[in-house]
Amino acid sequence: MRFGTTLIPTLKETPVEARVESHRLMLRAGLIRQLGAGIYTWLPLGLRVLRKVEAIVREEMDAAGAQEILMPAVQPAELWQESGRWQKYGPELLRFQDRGGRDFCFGPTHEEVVTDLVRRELRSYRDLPANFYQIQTKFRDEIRPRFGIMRGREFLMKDAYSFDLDEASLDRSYRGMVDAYHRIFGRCGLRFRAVEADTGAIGGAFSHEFHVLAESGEDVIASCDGCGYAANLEKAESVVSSAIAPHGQVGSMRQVDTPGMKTMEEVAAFLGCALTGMVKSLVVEGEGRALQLLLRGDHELNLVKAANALGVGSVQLADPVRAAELSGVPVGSMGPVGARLPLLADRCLEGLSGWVAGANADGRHLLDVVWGRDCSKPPWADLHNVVAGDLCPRCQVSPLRLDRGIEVGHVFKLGDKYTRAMKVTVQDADGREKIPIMGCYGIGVSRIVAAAIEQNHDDNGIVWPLALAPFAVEILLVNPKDEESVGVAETLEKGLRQVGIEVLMDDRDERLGVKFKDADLLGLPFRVVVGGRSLKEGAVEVQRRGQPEKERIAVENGVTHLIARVRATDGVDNFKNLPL
RNA sequence: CGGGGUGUAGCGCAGUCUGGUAGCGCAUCGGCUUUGGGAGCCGAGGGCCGGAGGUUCAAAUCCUCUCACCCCGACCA
Repeated sequence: MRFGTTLIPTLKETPVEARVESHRLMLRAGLIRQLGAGIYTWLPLGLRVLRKVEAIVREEMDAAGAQEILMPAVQPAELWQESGRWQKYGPELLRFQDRGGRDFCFGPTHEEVVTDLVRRELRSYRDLPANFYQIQTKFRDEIRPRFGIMRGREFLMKDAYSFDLDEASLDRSYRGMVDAYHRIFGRCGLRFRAVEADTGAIGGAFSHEFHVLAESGEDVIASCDGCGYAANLEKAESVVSSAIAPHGQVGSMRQVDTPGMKTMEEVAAFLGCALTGMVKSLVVEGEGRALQLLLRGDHELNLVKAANALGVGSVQLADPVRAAELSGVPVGSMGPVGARLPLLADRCLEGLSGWVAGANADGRHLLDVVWGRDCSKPPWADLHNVVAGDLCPRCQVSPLRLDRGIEVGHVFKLGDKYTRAMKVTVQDADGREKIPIMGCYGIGVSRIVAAAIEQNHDDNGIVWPLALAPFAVEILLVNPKDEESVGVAETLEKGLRQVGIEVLMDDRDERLGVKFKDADLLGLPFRVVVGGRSLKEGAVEVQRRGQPEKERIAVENGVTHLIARVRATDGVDNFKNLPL
């Protein structure tokens, strides 16, 4: 392909609105352009990358025995009403009507459609297990789209759905997808980690997320270098850390004035005690219940754990006004002693003695509170987010570390949630009707493009892994008007294309500096400079993007040299990722 | 959804407070020079100032409404 006749609108200046490097570089390198909030056009170069990811996903899904289909993006409301999600899904679901006033949505996911397909077409246990997948545009009306393609509203996703007759078979399907995902992300040249994830409202089942490790990631994942345990922050547990007493000697409980102190930090500073010796109270509400949760002063509440502990779908933190209303005490002075609301305490507090807490009176706190003596023991549960350094819950030896990650894949055992609601049955070997159980498996195809750039760039631009690069080689013509140069470049291009190596030739009549800068920005793995001083000596100049060395190769050896270099670069071994 | 901000040439911005009919840089087009890391000089083209309504002799500028986009927050008492 020729640069001069392709739409590759590179930008010299950095777009101000882009806050993460992948977004900036995708705009600057001319991969995408924004049309609306969270909605983007893929330009020729960006689309090529997207297609590379798709191709890898397709190959590995096919190899894993999944069958590709393509379902409609627009779905009738009836199906969603049948599964109950028309009510539950909320404003993220883009809804609209056709001319006849019938309700539709733009599919954010396809459980309903695929389940409907299966109930119509599959009759027998002989048809199972089955796994259908598609690569398709989805729309989720995100609260706040951001980071370019990373959290867009419209995005390209691979979603797969497996149907099995029993749990053992589902296990095999699930495992097959997990293995396929490791191969997919590995082939994409990504540094990633598979982590245990919370299963949310569906409960009970098994779930893993695949995260690309990157500073700009929106998710936090905890992992243990010792035994390989890894989980996202919502799910991650840790060994209950040993209690830390605030004072050497625990005296009798007493009340002190803490005028105007509202935050844990203020109270700690005022009283001169450590956050780890304090108990904070948070009011949560969920499904009509209100509760006062107790956490150690330095810990953060994990709402997912709280919901799980209460056995409800979700809980919300009450806002300060509501919290004061429910507890009868202004926020900042709440405590467990004499609390009006039922209590639930984080397990970390169990061994704590002589702690500080709000006195349930405005501007007053209690010192040296002791469980059992001053305050009856509440029920205990794991309620806090793990912090770096907490001991691994599995091996109980190594400390956990926290990293940021970009979620690019999610695998999930759904059970019979949809098949039951939508009345799917197949006959088993004994002629009985059975409800199949499902798994679902997503990959953010477009998000992978952004994630790959987050992991692979330098100050000058993108540094594509070969597997995702829009072209393997850029031929940079120093002077497109020089016939000898053009001849050499075209011979090179032809030789490479014959063996399937894709080439972008920068044939623009631009100043050399412009072409060099753009080459760095686009980040194709190999750059070949043809012309100028090297060609005078009968050579072309080959440079690997991201590496400083430039190599002069005799013109006649150019094609074979490059073929060898490209083939030697095949793939990145990322299979060192931890087994499940 | 709450708060803040921005819409003026393809892109980035100034002009708005204090009303008088639009400007700068980059890009584009032409010419000359230059040619191994985003060139220099000369010249040219390009904008119903997001939209609608209003005030005024006169509106990018003031008023009202509206649309779009961006940023921060929406979990720590």
